[in-house]
Amino acid sequence: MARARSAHFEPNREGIIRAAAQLFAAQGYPGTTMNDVARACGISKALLYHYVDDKYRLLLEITEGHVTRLEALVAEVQAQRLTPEKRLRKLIHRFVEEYALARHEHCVLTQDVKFLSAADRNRVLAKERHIVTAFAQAVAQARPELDAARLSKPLAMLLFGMMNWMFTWLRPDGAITHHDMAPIVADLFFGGLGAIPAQSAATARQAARR
Amino acid sequence: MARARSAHFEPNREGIIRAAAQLFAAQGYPGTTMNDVARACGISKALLYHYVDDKYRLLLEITEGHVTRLEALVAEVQAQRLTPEKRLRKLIHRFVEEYALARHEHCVLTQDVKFLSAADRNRVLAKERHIVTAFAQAVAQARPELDAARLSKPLAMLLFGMMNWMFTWLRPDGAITHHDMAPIVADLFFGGLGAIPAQSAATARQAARR
DNA sequence: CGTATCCTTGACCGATCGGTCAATGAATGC
DNA sequence: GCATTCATTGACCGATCGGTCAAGGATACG
Repeated sequence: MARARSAHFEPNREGIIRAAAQLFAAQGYPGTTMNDVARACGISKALLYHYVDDKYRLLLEITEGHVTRLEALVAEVQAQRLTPEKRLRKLIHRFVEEYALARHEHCVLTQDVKFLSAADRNRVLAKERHIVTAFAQAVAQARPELDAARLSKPLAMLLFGMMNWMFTWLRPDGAITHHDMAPIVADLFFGGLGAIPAQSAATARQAARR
Repeated sequence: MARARSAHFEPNREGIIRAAAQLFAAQGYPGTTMNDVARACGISKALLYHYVDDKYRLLLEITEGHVTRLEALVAEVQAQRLTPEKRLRKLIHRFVEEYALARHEHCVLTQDVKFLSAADRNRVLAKERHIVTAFAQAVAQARPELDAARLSKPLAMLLFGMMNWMFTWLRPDGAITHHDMAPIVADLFFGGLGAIPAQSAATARQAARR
């Protein structure tokens, strides 16, 4: 047996993945070349391939890594014994925080997941569904009559819309930060929940159909 | 003078642009090849170039056409004399309707505008800002104290988040339609507006800074 | 009827893509 | 100290990209 891997190997590799996430977020997966990634890392393309198998693997690790961290976040909050509203508020706060920390990775997750193979994509989407379900459950517990109207999941998706869209317009160096927005999103959502009639138009149509 | 263009030229051209929008929405602008577009239209690539100048022009016409239609929609609603709340509700309803009608174009607008040249992108983004301002003004008129807190624009962006994100999860053939969701979005938003303290954390920080 | 223009195609072009390879030092383990 | 593996590179490969071109019917105008 001869020499082992450099101690810098793993950190270098992670730096490459982070740089790739930034480029994918800015230019999209197909719009980013491996030369772009190499240049951003200040290394040759051949050396880039010393650290990474191929371009696809970069996409896979970015998306799967990020969604896995989000899933862990959900598990952590769910482990705490909280009222439904407090739990959802904490979920919102934690997600917005995580999004801000990993905004490039999150952008790639929402934008480039379609370029994953069917098998990989299904695995990532299953984790996403798991996350959505956790949010929807919290909604259902806060307003059971809306869950009965089959609205807890659509409402959870509206909440995700507010959170996910935030990072298309919130400037990291702007006057308003993600930290400011988290309670506003939560207040808006909970305040809005109270204004939604349990027998909404959608529910009425669905009931009429049966 | 010899023969004129075929009467089918313009309809064919529009069909190509619509097909391109569908492909760009599904695969992204860089991820779509002109061969893809030609195949989707059932024509050769050479013939495709008979109808359109180049790939970039497709992107430009899709994005600019869609945002221009949205701008016209805003003008139409603003021309009506309505209370702030009714106006915003009508804007929401009309936008969700238009998004559903042009979901591919809307997806391209939100996803591929970054591939426009700086000049073209600025022109499109200026129209987007014009639209956002119209929504923010309606928010400001409905809750002046939130506008004073410089929250009308961020709140309008949260509203856009709900609407824009809808078309990533709403299946066109699903049980719940965009038509069902429009009043839910409006109710949630107006109900939530009442729950937001005018002196929010963001405002407090901004005030303290001065 | 004749001809100029449109409609349509397969073949082709230079550029760039993702990815490989042989070569060269710099380290590491024995 | 010496062989082996790691780290790193420029040069290169086949495939595919956006786009062009010459040519052959089809067709509308004079």
